[in-house]
Amino acid sequence: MENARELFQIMTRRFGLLNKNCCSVGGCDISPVQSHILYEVDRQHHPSMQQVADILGADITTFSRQVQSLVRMNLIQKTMDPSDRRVFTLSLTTEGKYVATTIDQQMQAYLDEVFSYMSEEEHQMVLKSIRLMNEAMSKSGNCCRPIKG
Amino acid sequence: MENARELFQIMTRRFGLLNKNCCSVGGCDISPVQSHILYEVDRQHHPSMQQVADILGADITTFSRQVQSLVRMNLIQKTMDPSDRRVFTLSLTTEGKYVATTIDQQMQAYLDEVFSYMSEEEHQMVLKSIRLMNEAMSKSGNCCRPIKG
DNA sequence: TAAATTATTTGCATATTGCAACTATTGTAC
DNA sequence: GTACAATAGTTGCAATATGCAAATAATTTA
Repeated sequence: MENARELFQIMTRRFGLLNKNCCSVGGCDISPVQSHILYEVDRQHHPSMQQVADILGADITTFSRQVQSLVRMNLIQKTMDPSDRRVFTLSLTTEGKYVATTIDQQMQAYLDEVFSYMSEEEHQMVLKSIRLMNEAMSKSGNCCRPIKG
Repeated sequence: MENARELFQIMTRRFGLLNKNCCSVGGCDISPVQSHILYEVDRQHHPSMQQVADILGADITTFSRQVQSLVRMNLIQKTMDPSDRRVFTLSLTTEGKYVATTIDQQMQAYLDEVFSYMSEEEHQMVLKSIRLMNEAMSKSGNCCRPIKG
């Protein structure tokens, strides 16, 4: 494990696998893409489709269809914005909120287990480092663009 | 940005976008999946299909087809293992090696830019932290197994 | 030698993707 | 106000990607 790219490649792959295996809640399976959408809709305050698609770096047409399936699964609601009727605002249904929360808890539990293999100081250092990385990446114009912290 | 899951979610998403936008080398576009395969074949010493598929957490049938397309693109070679003729051993062609190296350099350059937004001590702390995380994740049995579930 | 196991490939049905073209609404120029 | 550009979102469509079940082929085990 030498260079930075190697370290990040391995870590993000592992986290990706975690995301992939993690998420079946009460019978229904959630794909990583869907999980990211639920996560981001939960985080934002009634974001528009376009906003979430941009944040996730997804093509709006693909995103539109993903949202359609989440609506069919009764996890997400689309509400027309009265002040601009082109815009649809996204929010979680009660069931969607439950699913998002459950996924979050599972992920958190997994991460807690990982942290159990290090000291408390190391744990804090890791969190601080990731915070630093997120800040730095958000400053970078060259890469990692379509995102905010 | 509160909890660990949030931090990791954002960071891995950013890194994923980086991976996604990064990689067209000399005309041919490399998908993130293909990039991961090239990366891993480069790292290992003549791994078998099964080995790489396991490491990447990919279904062997999907993986088999991905490899087929990389062979068609002349980036990867499949060699039958004479000691066990069921096994195919993977290696990069000269062109594949070039592509993998170029991607690696691009990613490294992006990361260097990101690191330029922090002090040298912070930079070192981040690398140390990721190293720690990778170690801890590899110890965890519950999650992040480079094996599918 | 027969049966079980392992590595890899194909069939098939489904899901995901992105570009181009479309509708509907809003903003701007004159 | 009308004409025209810009924006938000949806479909058509064709290319890919996915994963399960089943097949093939080689190896190991009983």
